[in-house]
Parts: sequence; structure tokens; C-alpha cells
Amino acid sequence: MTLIEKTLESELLGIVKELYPGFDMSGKLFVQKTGDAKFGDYQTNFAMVSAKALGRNPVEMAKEIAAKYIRSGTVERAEVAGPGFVNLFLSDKFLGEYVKSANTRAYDFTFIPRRGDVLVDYSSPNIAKRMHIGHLRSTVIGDAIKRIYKFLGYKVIGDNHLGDWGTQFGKLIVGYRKWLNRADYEKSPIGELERIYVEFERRTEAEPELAEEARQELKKLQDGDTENTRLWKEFVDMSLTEYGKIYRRMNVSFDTFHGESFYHGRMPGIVKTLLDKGIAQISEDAVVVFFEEAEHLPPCIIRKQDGAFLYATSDLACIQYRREHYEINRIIYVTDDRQIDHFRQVFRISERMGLNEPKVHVPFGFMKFADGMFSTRKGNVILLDDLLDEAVKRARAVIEEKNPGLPEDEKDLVAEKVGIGAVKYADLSKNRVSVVIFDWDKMLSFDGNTAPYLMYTYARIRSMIRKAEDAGKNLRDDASILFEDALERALAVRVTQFPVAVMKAAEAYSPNLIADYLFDLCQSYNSFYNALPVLKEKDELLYSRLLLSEQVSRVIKTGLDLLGVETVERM
RNA sequence: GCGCUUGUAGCUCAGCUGGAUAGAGCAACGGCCUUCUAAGCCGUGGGCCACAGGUUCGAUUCCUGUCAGGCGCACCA
Repeated sequence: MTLIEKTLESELLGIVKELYPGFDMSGKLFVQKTGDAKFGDYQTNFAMVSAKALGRNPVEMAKEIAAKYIRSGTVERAEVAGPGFVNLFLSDKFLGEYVKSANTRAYDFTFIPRRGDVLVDYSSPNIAKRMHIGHLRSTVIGDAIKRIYKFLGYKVIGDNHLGDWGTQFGKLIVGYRKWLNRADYEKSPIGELERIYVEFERRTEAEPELAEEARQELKKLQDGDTENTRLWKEFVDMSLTEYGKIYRRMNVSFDTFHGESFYHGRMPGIVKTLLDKGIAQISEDAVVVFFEEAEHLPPCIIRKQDGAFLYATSDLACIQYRREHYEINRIIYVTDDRQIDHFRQVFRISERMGLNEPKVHVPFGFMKFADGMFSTRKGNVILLDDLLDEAVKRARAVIEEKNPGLPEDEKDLVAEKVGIGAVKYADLSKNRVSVVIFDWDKMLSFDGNTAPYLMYTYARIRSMIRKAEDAGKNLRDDASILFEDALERALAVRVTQFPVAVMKAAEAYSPNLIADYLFDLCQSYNSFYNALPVLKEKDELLYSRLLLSEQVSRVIKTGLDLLGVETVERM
């Protein structure tokens, strides 16, 4: 179905064309929601934006435009306000019908240029390390961005760019040969590998020759040494098995797992190209790209003195690979903001190489404790599984208190969804590009703008609809949505705002805009729910409110799904 | 030193490509369950939107500068 803004804009376009023939209104003509119901439901700033170019008074223009709305079926009345706003009050009939058909037909997003593939890089854990809460944000935000772009009709590929080729493998191979505890390794493979890694870091201070040994093992691995390759493969496979469990638990999925190793074969070619084209040069035996002073970027090392490749090399190879295998619409990288410079470097270099596809880095603030950084090396991490367990445990306790009558197995299921939803939403509802101080109580809050609040609103509606069905009052196709109370109307207007909220979230790569929208919708619904009875009303009003409730529940479910948060029918 | 980033209520944060008296949640206080799930709703108090200039009909939003925090700055990812 056509977005309400599009309907209103095309109507406005007709009016404006008639009033100001020949005027170039590109980029000036748009309709947006209002901040307050007294300013109508939607508004346009066209008069204010165009007055200067037309040499007119904006208020007079606004009056001319408003006057043309007299016989519109969509707009009941148009008012001029302030310095030249035209405030549009939708007709109840149009609004009711729009809300009634919302969600039953797919929204029409064909006006968005959606050609090609959107590639999203996210999660990207380092092999042989258990996932901890530092991996949460990239995983959850990346997954949501993927879902949001899919919803808009893009073809999306989610790629887990695994850290499966870094320096840690040299250290792991050395440690594996020297200190591995076989029994522990069989019991908890990644746990033991982590221990070895920490051991390596601990000993390096006293035995600096270990570092050199690790460098050599890494080089051997990168040159294809059989034994080192076998070990490497073992580490990767075991890690992926563990990650698979946690991704399933979090309802996160990927289309490809092309880690850094996947691009290894391309890296010499990348280096050669960069040198041949004069983009890179040899400096202190390394291959380095330097930037212009105005770019304010530090030199970027493409190949180390010892011949090994780096993160930047694999990212360039990755872009090249994608160019050959996809029709790239854009590439989206979701990582913490410490990598901003890295991606600026990679993007600049790739452009000089002629790899000009749009690329965007979506940075977020990394998470730390009040007293310092997480570090596998130091051992002060909170494992992702432990965080989820704690969340589920707390959710279980609340269910026990609020809804003890639920069957035990359903309590478990609901606790899992509520707990995990709360954790994911805690990250998705924020837009902060600054450090996040980890705090159990904030991460696992169930009040206010949280997943449990939204899920609760959904469950309430479902419960009401079940009760209606039990009473023989099923939803009716021929019901109309009536606006007897301002609360109903405010709620209906919010339902119409959903698709644009999704578009804005996509444009800004900010899932929190959907979270904000859903929270607002749910607050509006709960006010309605609290003030206006549904099942006690006479039929016409009962079916109207039931249908409105149903439509709200669908938006909540769809919206939460875009955030990767599941709903439950009761809680 | 250079660069990036952040600064909004006591705390945690929204604020939609510049829009009308700046919004939530938590915390505090006062109400609402014989009525559809009180994980809820209604109300009260709480703000020179870090500071100073500039652009604009209009600035929390854009530009410049200052101050403060965080992060990055050749062979980690």
C-alpha cells in the first residue's frame, strides 16, 4: 500500500503545480508528521522553504495552499500556523480506512532505488576467543540493519567477517605446543585456548623471544605450512560450533562466514596493484600507503616487514572480491568507533584503486567496565552466554511473580524470549557513539523503553483478542475504525507513521529510531487501553477498537521483528 | 601535538535530512486494580540543550572557536 506521506505529497504536488506553475520544487516538497496533535496529523513546510525563491510571503502562500484542500477526501481541513506551516488534519474516514488496511498489504517502497546487494559486515568475533559482551553491539545492530533493509525490499547479504587470520594464531600455535592441557581442551576447547593465550601474554614479558617465535609460526601458517594449517582449521571449526549455538540462541543469522583467511590468496595481488599504481610505497621494508596532509590520516600498513598481511589488506581484498561476486549497492560495516580511522583509510585506498562502491562505517561506542576495558587477556570479561543466562534468570523471576499460573514450560520459553529481548533491545534502543559503561541493572531493566514493555503491550492485546474470540466476537472484515475518543485517533495516527520510521532507521543506520517509534506507539496504546474499554462496548465500537488493537499488535510484532526481538502471546 | 567523537532534567538516554511552549524512563511525591494482564495508566516537581560567536523567517540540530570527557595516531584487529 502507498505510504501516507506519499499520498499526501502527491496531493500537495498537484496543488502546488497549479498555484506556482513552472516553479522548481525539487527537494522542497515534503510532508512530515507533526509533533503535537493540535498542529494536525501531518504538515508541510513548503511555503516557508519556497517563499524566498518565489519572492513571496510564506504565510500568504500557506493560505493559498491550505485553501486548495477544501474538497480533498484525505484531508479534512488544512490550517495555516506560525510562520507558514500548513497543518493537515486527516479525515476520520481516510485515517480509519488507512489503518484498517495497514499491514494487510505490503507497504510500497518501490520509490526507493533498491538496485543491487547490500552487504552488511557484523559480529566478526576473533576465533579461539569466547564471545563476550564486547561482541553484543555489533552483532545485534548489524542483524537489525540487515532485517531493516530486507523489509524495505533490498537484497541483503549478512557477512560474518571472522577474525580467523590474525596474529593470535602464532601465539596460539606456540602456546598449544608448550602448555596445552589436553583434558581441559577436550572439555572446553575455546576456554582452554583462551587460557593458553593469556598464558602466552603473561610469559612474554619475561621471555620476549616468545613473541618472535609466534611471529614465525604465524608466517609459516600464512605460507601454508601443513601442520600449522591443520591446527588453525581445528581452532576455527571448534570456535564456529560454539558461535553457532549462541547465534541460534540470539536469533541472529548470516549468509556468509567469509573471514579474513578467505581473502588470503588475493592479498599479494592487492599489494602488487597498490605498488604498481603508485598508491603504496616501500617504507622501512614494509608496504605502506601515505595520505595527503589534508586527509589527516596516519600511514596505513599493507604488508609488514616480515611479509605478513594485515587487517587493512584483507579488507581491501574483501571489497575487491565483493565487486567481482555481487552487484554492490553499498557495503555497511558495523564495528566500534575505535576503528573509524581504519575504515577511513581503507575507504580512501579502495577509491584510489577504483573500487568506488558506496561504503559506510556504522560505528558505536564500545562497552567497558567503570574501572576499565574488557580484555580476554586480563580475564575480566562477561561472557555473552553468562549475560543471557542472567537476563533469562531475572525474567523468570518476574514471570513467577506476575504470572504464576503459566505452565512451567511456557514460563521457561517466555523467560528466554523476554530476557534475550531485553538484552538486545538495551543496545538497539540507544544511539550513543560513546563509551557504554556496563551495568547489570541497566542492561536488564524491564521498565520504561525496554523490550519487556513492548512485549507486554503486545501480549496484552493478544490476550484481549483471545478473550473476544472466546466470547464469539471475532475480528470482522466489515468493521470500521471509529474515532470516538482522542486517544483512539492519536493511536491510529501513530500506526500510519510506522513505515517512515523504518525508512529513517535505514537511512541513518539507526535501529533506535524504530525502538523510539515502537515505544511511543506502545505508550499511546497503553493510554488507550487504560482509559477505554473494548469488550464491554456495544458491537460497533467493540469491533472498531478490537480492529485498531489488532493493527497495533501487528505493528509491534513487525517492528520488534525488525529489531530481532521475538514476541510472546502471553507473559 | 594532530585527528575523530561526545557534552540535553539528580541518573540513563530520545530528539526524525533546521521547525512551533525541548521529550521519555529511572529516582522523588500524589492518585488508579469487585472492570479486557498494575511488567500498566494518570498527575506533580525537576532544563541559560557545556560556553561564545555566526548562518537563517526560525538553531538542541548546520558552521567557527573555547572548555571538558572518551578514543585513535607504522607493522594489533
